[in-house]
Amino acid sequence: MRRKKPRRRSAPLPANVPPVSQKVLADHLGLSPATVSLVINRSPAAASIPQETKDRILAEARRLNYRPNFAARSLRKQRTFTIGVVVPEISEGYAALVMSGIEDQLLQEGYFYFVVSHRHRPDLLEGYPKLLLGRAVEGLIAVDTACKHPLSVPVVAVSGHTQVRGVTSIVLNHSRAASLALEHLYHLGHRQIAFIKGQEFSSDTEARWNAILEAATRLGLRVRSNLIVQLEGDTPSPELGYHVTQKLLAGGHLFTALFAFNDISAIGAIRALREAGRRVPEEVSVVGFDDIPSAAFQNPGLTTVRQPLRKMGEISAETVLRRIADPQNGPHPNVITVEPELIVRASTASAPARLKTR
Amino acid sequence: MRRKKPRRRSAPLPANVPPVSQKVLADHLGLSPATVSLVINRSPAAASIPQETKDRILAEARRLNYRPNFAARSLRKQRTFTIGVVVPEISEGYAALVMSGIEDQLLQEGYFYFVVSHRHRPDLLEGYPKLLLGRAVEGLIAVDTACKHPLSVPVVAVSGHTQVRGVTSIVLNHSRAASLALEHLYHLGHRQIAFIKGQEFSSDTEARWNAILEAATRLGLRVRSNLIVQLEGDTPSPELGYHVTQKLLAGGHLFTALFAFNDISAIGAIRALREAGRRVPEEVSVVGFDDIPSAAFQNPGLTTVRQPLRKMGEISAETVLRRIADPQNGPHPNVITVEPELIVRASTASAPARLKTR
DNA sequence: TGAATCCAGTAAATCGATTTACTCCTGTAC
DNA sequence: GTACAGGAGTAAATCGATTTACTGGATTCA
Repeated sequence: MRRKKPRRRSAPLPANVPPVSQKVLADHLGLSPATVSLVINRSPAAASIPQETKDRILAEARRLNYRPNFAARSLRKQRTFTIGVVVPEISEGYAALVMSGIEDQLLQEGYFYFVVSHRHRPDLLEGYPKLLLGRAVEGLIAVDTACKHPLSVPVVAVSGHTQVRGVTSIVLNHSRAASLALEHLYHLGHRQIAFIKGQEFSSDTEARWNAILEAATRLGLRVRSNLIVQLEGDTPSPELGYHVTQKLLAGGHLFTALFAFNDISAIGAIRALREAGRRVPEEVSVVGFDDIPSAAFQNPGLTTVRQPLRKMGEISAETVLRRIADPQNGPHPNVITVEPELIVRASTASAPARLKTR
Repeated sequence: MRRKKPRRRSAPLPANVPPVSQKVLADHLGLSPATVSLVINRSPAAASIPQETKDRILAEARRLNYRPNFAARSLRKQRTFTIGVVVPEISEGYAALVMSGIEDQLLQEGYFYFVVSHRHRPDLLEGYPKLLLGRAVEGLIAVDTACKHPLSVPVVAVSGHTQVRGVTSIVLNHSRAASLALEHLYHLGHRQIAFIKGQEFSSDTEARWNAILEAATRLGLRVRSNLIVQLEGDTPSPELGYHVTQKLLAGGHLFTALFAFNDISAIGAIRALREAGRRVPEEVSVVGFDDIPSAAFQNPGLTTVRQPLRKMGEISAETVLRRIADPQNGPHPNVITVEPELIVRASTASAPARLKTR
């Protein structure tokens, strides 16, 4: 076909030109869309195109503000560069921190992500993954969310404990976390320790509790059933911890320390203790879990077991991308463990002298 | 064309069949893709298709687990049902709450959204909106982020104060917010009030400060320049408030109340006051701003001006969808104002008696 | 009886980019 | 003078769904 005469080389257009298709761009250049595509994508097949032509194409693409149509590219390449992220509730500090890590990694690799909050509603738990697959996400990250069914894309669970085939889990070393907290309290002389367990639906609850029981056994600590309460309801507010601590106090059993399921409930617990006239940490020591940003700025500063939430997010994103890049059930581990860290602040202190040994 | 013999009607396939295209589905049914498309989409053009055929199609679609290819549909219809959300930092409580409201509305309408955190980096502030447009988002919501350039899609700014053509802003009634806080303090007898201003880059800073000056004038309160400090840096932690409050205290000027830019900095301020031996609220009253979830569970509970963040998110989503549905510069307001609410807790009290009047 | 209408669908263009298998041309080698 | 290689690029199929304009037959109307 005869080469079309290129249109006159014109001055830069106003910045806000309407998007231009590859075909229009090719017409402007007097070239075919194929050539433009090869050059724009730096395809090896463009090796025989002289640099001068390449430069012409790239310059004109910039001038006309050419943006490849994402849907068309997606359709052709069968890739969307999109990940789905499922969290219980986006406005909770826990999920937000994990997502912050996820975002960093994904954007670096040219991926975007959709977020959905299921709020523990069973219909959404079922439906959202399907909706996301309907959007052709290439992988899924489930944060603190149990996924029951295997899916057709790689899935990474952050703190997901049910072992489903094909799901890689990022989990905290709960055993070490429990040891850190209990040893800390033990060495401060605490023997009567109360516990706030997590909600039934939280995927960390069971693993954490088992780890606590084991750590207690190692230390020779007795875990008294009348010093155990469990969170209920899914409001992401300290109120939950506040209520169960009131229940604990109403039980009338002596305790000098309290190990809460998370910082949020620890904060509520401290308030309940205060209102009941128990000073923290002089009379009762409190240990939280997670180390959310505001833990440091509680009064008193909260002693807590830090989970590297941001890093867990990063690892989950890296992992899902690695699994997408290599879909063979290659050498992908099933579980990746991250280490906790004890952050000692002002909510823990020596057990009151008269109670130091039982 | 002769009707193909439909394949035998087979038993339901295992749940995890690989995705099937419309063409395959049509072949199974002995129909053309066109018919399938019309029926699946409940197009009015399918009026002449008998119900029996429709049912057959729908049943077979379910059985074969047919999922329309999103990219193909997007390409053809030139719609992506996707919104971009730009926030300073996703792990901050402020943004997370707004996004929670956004998510609710968008998912209800069948939209998903991409989130990006620019962390106030100028390159990302420029680049992310373009990246999102490259993904063909149909609209943009900018949270606490100034957008300088008009874009080719509807933009809604939550707390964006620079008026750019085509950007709808959702803003708090700052005048009322300032009045609520200052009147509260005034009626408690406070006359020496210190202020923590927001960071330069925060889009609320200026509007809020002007509102404070006006409210002060209305009340006949003098705003002393040596009782004003300004946040610096963009760590989303109370530390910033802590440091500027130390600076304030070092200045040695008397004040009985402090109005912080947000709850985060108020929390840091309280810690600094405490460490300096100033009791809150007995000696110094502190008022925060935002009413983030943990404000209620500070010790003391934080008196604060509540922004309806979640609702602002909902409104922003509704607004962007409305503007997408009606792209003519129809009757779309430029600014939508929402009302603050004063939440009185335990961080404010009467001014110390000996200082009650100046 | 012929025209008009309805019914039940279908063919084919289209959205915009990607990619493989060509084509045409110009030198060079033999 | 012909074969061959490489250079510079192109035609056309393809990804999967949507949509408009049509088709062939049956029925109804005048």
